Amino acid sequence: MATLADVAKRAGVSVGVVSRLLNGDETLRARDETKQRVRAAAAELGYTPNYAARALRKARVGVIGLAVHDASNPVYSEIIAGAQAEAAKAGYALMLSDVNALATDDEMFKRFVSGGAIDGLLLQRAGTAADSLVSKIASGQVPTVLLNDHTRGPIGSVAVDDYTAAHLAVSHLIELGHESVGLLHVDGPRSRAARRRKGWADALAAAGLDAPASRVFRGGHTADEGYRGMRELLAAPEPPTAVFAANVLAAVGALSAAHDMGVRVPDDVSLVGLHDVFVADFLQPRLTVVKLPLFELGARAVTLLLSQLNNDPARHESITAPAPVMVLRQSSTPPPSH
Amino acid sequence: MATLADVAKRAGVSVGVVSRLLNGDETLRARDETKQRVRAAAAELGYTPNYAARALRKARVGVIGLAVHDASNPVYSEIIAGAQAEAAKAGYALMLSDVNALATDDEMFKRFVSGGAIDGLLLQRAGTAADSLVSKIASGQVPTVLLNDHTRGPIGSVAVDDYTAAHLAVSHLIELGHESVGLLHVDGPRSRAARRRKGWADALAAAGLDAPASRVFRGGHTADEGYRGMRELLAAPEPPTAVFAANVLAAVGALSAAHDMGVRVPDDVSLVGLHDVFVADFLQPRLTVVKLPLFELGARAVTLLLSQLNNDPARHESITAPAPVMVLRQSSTPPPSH
DNA sequence: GTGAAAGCGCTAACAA
DNA sequence: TTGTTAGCGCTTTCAC
Repeated sequence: MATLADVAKRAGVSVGVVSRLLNGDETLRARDETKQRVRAAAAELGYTPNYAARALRKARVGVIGLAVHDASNPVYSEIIAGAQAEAAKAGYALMLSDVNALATDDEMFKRFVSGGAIDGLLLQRAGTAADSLVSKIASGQVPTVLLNDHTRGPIGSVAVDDYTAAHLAVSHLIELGHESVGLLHVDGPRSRAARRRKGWADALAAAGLDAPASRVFRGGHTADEGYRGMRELLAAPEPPTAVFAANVLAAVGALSAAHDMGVRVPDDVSLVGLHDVFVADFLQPRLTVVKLPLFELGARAVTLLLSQLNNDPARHESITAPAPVMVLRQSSTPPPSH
Repeated sequence: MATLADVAKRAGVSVGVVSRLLNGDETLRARDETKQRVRAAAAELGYTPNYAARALRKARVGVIGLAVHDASNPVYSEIIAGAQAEAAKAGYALMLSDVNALATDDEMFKRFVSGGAIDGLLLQRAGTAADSLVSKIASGQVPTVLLNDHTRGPIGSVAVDDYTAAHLAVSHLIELGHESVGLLHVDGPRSRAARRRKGWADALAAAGLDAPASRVFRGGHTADEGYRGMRELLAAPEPPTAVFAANVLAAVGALSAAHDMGVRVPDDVSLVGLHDVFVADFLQPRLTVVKLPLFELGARAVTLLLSQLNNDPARHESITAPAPVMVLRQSSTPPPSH
C-alpha cells in the first residue's frame, strides 16, 4: 500500500503538503502546478489513507456503533438503513452489535465502547437490567444516543410519535364501529410502552369508551409472544371485537393465533399493527397497520450523535414529521354485529 | 483513557514489560511479584488497549467486513449470526456493509476495502455486473471469501448443499403423489441457481417424471417477485399441482398470490420453500420448508477467511453436515385427485 | 528479568 | 510557498 511518504517522494514535495492538499486544507497556499503534480502522484500510486493511522492521530475513528437487540427484526432494519444513510453522508461507517452480547461479553464491551473502536454509540434499549447497565457505562465512555426512547441527562435520545400512532390506530377502529378494543402491549422502556398504551386509552376515552386493564395483554415484540398474547386475549370471558397490536411482529403472531383458534380476521375480530414492514402485505388477510417514520428515526439519531461529538449538549428530539399514517389493508372492518 | 505508559509508570516498570505481559507473551521472564504489580495497576486504571494504535502497529485491525445485498433479509441474518459468533471467538469484530453501496460509492469502497478498515471480506454475490466488479477488485486488496458460492482462483468460497435441498423438497412432493412440480427459481450466481434447478430436475427424472422448462418460472428472492412468479405459474395452461420455491421470501409471495387468485394451498396446490425463517411458521397455512445450515455457513466462512489471513491458500468448501432437512408443516399434501 | 528505542502512517504546528 | 518535526499508543528487537 502506498503511503503519504511515497506520494510525497514521487511528487517531489514533503508529506505535509500532500496531507494538507489531499484533506482540502483551505489555508494551504500552493502553486497550481504543484497541486497537479501531487494529485497525479497520488492517483498513479492508488493512494488510500490508512485509517488506523489517521484514527490514532486524530483520536477519532470515523465509526459509530449501533447496538440493537435483534438486527434481523425488520422493524430495526429500517432504522438501521436510515442511520446508515446519514452516517455515510458524514463519512462515518456504521458498526452493528448485539446489545446482549455487549452486556454479557465483557471483552466485547471493552473492545467496542472503550478502546476507541467507535466514536459514538446508538443504543436500542429494551428495559432489561442489562440495558440500563450498558447505557450507563457506555455513556461515560462515548457519546450515546438512545433510539426511540426518552431520557434526560448526559445521554441524548430521539423518539417517534408512538402516542399518536396508537391513538390513530384505535381511533380508526372506533370509527369502524368497534366499542371494545383490546391491546397487545409491548414491554420495553417504560416510556415507550406507556406512550402506546396511553394512545390506546385516550382514543377510547375520547369516544366515551372503556379502556380497562382487563383488555390489555402482553404481546411482546416477537411473533411468538404475540401468538401467546392473542390466545390469552381471545380466551378471555368477553373478548374484544378489535385488537391493536403495539408491534408488527406481535400482530403476525396474533393473526396466526386467531386462525388456529378458528377466529376469523377481520370477520370476527379486527386487527391493526404498529410499523409497516414488508411481511404485513403478504399475510392473509393483509395487515392494516400504522406506519411511523423509522428511517428518519435512524437518520436523526446519527445527526444528533454527530452534534454531540462536536460537544453540543445531549438533548432529546421528537420526530413529528412525517406524521404517523394509517396503511389500510384487509385486517380491519366494522364489527360483526354492525 | 489510561495508556500503556500510565500503567507502566504506576507499576514502576517499562512499557515493554506491560505490553508483553498483558498480551500473554510466553517468552517474558518476569518475577511473579512484578506481574502482580502490573496487573493491579492495569486494573486500577481501567486500562483498555487502544485499537487504532494496535492496528497501526500490527497492520491488522481485527475486523472482518461482511457485504450482503439486504441485511434485513431473514435468510441473511442467520448467516450473519453465524459469522458473528465465529468472528467473536477469534477476537474479530464484524462490519456490515451493503454490496450495492460498495459498488456504487467509490469513497465508501476505498474506505472499506482499501485503507485497512478491514482485514478480510465476506461477500455475498448476486450475479449482477457490480458484483463481479466488487469481488474482482476486492480480492486484489484483501483476502476474500464468497458466501454460498463457488469459485476457483485466489478467492475462497463456501457453499451449502443447494442441490440436495432442492432434490429433497421435490422428492417429498413426489412421494406425496405429485406428478407435476413447478419451480419458482432464483437468479443469482449461475452455479447457485443452477444447483437448485438441477436438484428439482433430477428428483423428477429419478421418478420418471418430466421436468420441462415450461414449468420453470422466475421467482427471485423477494416476496414481490415470488408473487409475480406464482401468478404467472398459476395462469399457465396446465398449472402444476405442486410448486417448489427456491427461496422462502418468494414462497411467502407465492402463497399470497395463490390466495389472491382463489387457489387454495395446499388443497389445490402444494408449496414448499427453501430456507427456514421464522415467518414460515406464522403464515396460513404454515409453510413446509427445507432447512439448510445457514448459521454454519456463516461460521465456516469466517474460519476459512481467518485461515487465509494466515496465508493459507484460498479454497472452496462445501458444508455437508448438518445435512438439509425437511421441515414438514401444512403447505404440502397429496394432490387433489388422490 | 527489565529497560530503551525504533517506527507503524498520519496530522498539525512551526520553520524556513 | 513548502519543508521539518513531534508525537498519537502500541509492539518488538536488542541491549543490559
